[in-house]
Parts: sequence; structure tokens; C-alpha cells
Amino acid sequence: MFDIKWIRANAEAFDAAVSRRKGSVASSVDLLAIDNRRRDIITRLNEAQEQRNALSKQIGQAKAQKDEARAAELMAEVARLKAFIPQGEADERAVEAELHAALSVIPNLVFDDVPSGADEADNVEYFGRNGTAETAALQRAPKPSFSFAPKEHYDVGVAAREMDFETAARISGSRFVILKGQVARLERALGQFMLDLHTTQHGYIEVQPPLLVRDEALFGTNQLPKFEDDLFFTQHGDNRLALIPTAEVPLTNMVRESILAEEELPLRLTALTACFRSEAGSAGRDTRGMLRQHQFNKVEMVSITTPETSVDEHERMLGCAEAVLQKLGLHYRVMNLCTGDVGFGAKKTYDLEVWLPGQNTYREISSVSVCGDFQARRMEARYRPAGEKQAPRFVHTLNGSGTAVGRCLIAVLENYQQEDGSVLVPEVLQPYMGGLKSIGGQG
RNA sequence: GGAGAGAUGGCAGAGUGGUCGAAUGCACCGCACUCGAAAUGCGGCAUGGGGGUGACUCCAUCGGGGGUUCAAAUCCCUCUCUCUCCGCCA
Repeated sequence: MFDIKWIRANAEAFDAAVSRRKGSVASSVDLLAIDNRRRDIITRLNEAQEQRNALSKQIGQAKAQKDEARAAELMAEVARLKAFIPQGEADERAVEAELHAALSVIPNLVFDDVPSGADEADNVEYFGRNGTAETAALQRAPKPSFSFAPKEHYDVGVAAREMDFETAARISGSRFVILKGQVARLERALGQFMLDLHTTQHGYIEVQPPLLVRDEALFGTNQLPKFEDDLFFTQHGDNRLALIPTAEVPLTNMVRESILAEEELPLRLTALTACFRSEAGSAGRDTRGMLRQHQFNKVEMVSITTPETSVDEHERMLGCAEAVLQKLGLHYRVMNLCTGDVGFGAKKTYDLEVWLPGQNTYREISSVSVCGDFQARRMEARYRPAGEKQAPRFVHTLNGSGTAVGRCLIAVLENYQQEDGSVLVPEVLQPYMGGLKSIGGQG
């Protein structure tokens, strides 16, 4: 959400930055035209209100002195203004709504170090600050090699038995899955492992948030008004609640309409929740297997920071997500998303793409974004800087998956599969699996 | 689901139609007193918007929205939320 005053003062910079965004048609000329109308209406309305207030005050004084004649005279005078004020108020409401609607659909401006590009093909691999392909490789597992042709996750022996799409479809339709037995337990182990890692090693506070949220919360994290079609809604009476598409929504909105003390920042929150997405517009894509589901589990991280620290926090959060894959021994790469691929609310996004040998490709498993004050403005989330009499400032918000549990399950199944259809359990998950070193083996 | 009460500044809490953006207390900041601190005294301390180079000034805001009135924290409608009691329930 943009500040119209900032656009007014930085019109050229705004237009230049907006033009880097694919398909964005916002122009400062149009916005400032609305703003000029708005200010004109406000100025005239304020003048009329000022007169009314002054006269009303005199009426009060006249009545206090029992001067009814004088009061009646003044009341007649102020009656003239009555014709204008309600109209002026209505005009102001209309033009404020118009401006708000126009500003609501403008995507965030990206940082200068976001590469220009049209789509994901133009994303640039990232090796960390001052990092290189060599230094990054030292921290990451290499691509696994196989003495047989690795299968896709749904064909790996144990998964073929315990991943049930047919039954799920009978109950709920396409893009749902039922996990059973050891595969279900492995999924649970992954979620527990990630949550424990972030809470004990990375300083995040564990949260169990609501999974159903209001429109206002969705506006705060930019799902509304532009991306309503991607959501599922529940209906009760005349009201609706949305099923969260990501825990980013409730976690980030925890600070909405509040003024935090600077000492409370950074505020780091994490949650393991189910996520629900309609996947409108992706019909026919990734239809086999559980890569793209209407419902999936995800561990989400959210950080609320001061403006000065958000960029560093972004790198830190990327490291938190990477730690998950490093400890699981999964090969991956990090992509700095180009202007055409960065999400609506982000100033910059890193995607973690895990290697899937069965598909012989990298697939997104985590997305880590820094949003600046974009969401904070939509939520009215501020903090009061330490020190004397400082005015509140908007916080900065960041969010990242750490990581998508369902997709991580796929990665484990494909990367740790054995020729006999069994799957080795990564060492860090074994405590969560009752010490099992492998699942789906004979006996 | 039924009945009732309520929502006021960072917090607590007055204020039931006119000079109220709002008493008082706490917290916080500054100054005085003090070797220093505590205590005490004095002063300051909401948010958003319009206008002005500026000192400054005007408008709006007492949970959200709408209305009555010359004038609304105060009256009416509505929504949201909180609390109490009853019922039901994981």
C-alpha cells in the first residue's frame, strides 16, 4: 500500500519503479489527479465546517445568556451551510474510497538489486552475500546419484502404497491426498523437526493461529482485493471467513492496528498449519502426485522488524529456511526472483528450490520475502522508536516458508528412495520416527 | 441459541446535548530541589488529514459505519468485539 504523499513528492521515481513491474499500469498522473480532487474537496469542506463550528459556538453562548433572538438569527445563518456540508462529506468519502481502491491494487516496488525479467526463466541464482557457487556448495548436500532410475514420489514403493489420491478424490475431489502409515508419520516428523529447529535454534516463537480469517486480515497481507479467486471461503449466515492460504496471514496480522515498543522488535513468529489454496488458474499443472494440492501443511516464519534491520533480517530468514534443507541433506539452490516473478507485496524474494531426482528438476519448496512497510500500512502496524517523544513509525514485515512440509516429504521420498521401494529416514528425522532408519522395507 | 452489561488517550478511569481532544491517577519525558537518588514541586506528553517557506492554523477522530441536531463522547440505528448469567457442546 502506497502513501499518496510519498507519490506526490516522488512522482518520477514512483513511475520509474512501477514500470519495472510486469503488467502494472499505475501512473502517478492518474493517482495525483484523484489526489488533487480529494484535496480540493477537503479544503472546501473544512472551510464550511469551520464556519459552522464557529457559529454553533456562538449559538451556545447566546443560549447561555438567554438571548433567544440572537440564537435564532445565528441558526438561520448556519442553515445555509447545511446544504453544502453533507454533500461535501459524501464527496470526500467517495474520493477517499476511490483513492484507496486505486492504491490497493498497486504492487510493492522492488529493490534495485532485484533482477529485471519477464518470468521465472529470468530468475538469478543466489549464493548469499559475498558468496559464490563454491562457498554455497560447501554448505549444501550434493545432488544424489543413483544406480537405478529414480522414480517420482508417488511411484516410490512405500508411497505408492500409503499415498492415496483415489480415496481422497472420492471424499473431497481432485488435488487432495490421504497419507497413511509410515508416510503419514514421516510427514508429521518433518513438520515437528522444522518447528523445533526454528523455535530452539532460530529464536522464533511458536504460534497456533486461527486457520479461518476475516477479509481485513487478508487485505493486510495483500490477498485482497486482487487475489480473492485463489482463496477458499466458508459461509455462515451473511458472513464469510477465508481458510488461510498461508500462516503468513494470521501471523503477520497479529500486530495489526497496534503500536509496539521498539524493544519488542524483532518479533519472530513461526507456525505449522494447514494451508488452503484454490489453485485457480493452474488447472492441468502438476496434476499427478502431491506437488500442488488444495490443502497442505507448511511451517511459516514471520518477522516484524524496524525499517533499519529488515534487509539483514531477510538474509537471516533465508538462512533459517536453508538450515532445514541442509540438516535434511537435501540438495537445493536459491533463486533471486526477477521483477516478473516477485509477488505482489514483496520488495525482494528468494526461492529455495529443492532437487527432485524423480522429476529430474528443481522445485520451489520455500519462498522468503521482505515487504518493507507495504503490509504494515495496510494493517496499521507501527512501533514507537526508543527515546523521548518519538512519533510512531510503520514496522517492516517479512515472511518465509521454513519449509512447505508436503513438498519436503516429496523431496525426502525422491532423494532417499532405494531400489527396493523403501526410503531411508534422514538422520535428523529418526528421533521423530521412533528411531526408524528406513521405512517401507521388506518385513 | 436466550437474557443483560459494556467498548473513552500507552494503561486505569471520569464525563448523558453546547467553551470537551476530553478531568483525574499511573506510566513516560524535561526542569527545579539534592553530592546523587528517592520523595516533592512545576511543565510537557494521542492519531490522521488540509493550508502555510515558517511561527502557526484549520478539519476529523471517544470500538467501526450510518443517522437526528445550529451543535454529539453524550440521543437513535446498525455492525464488530468484550464481559456476566442460562442452555448446548469438543
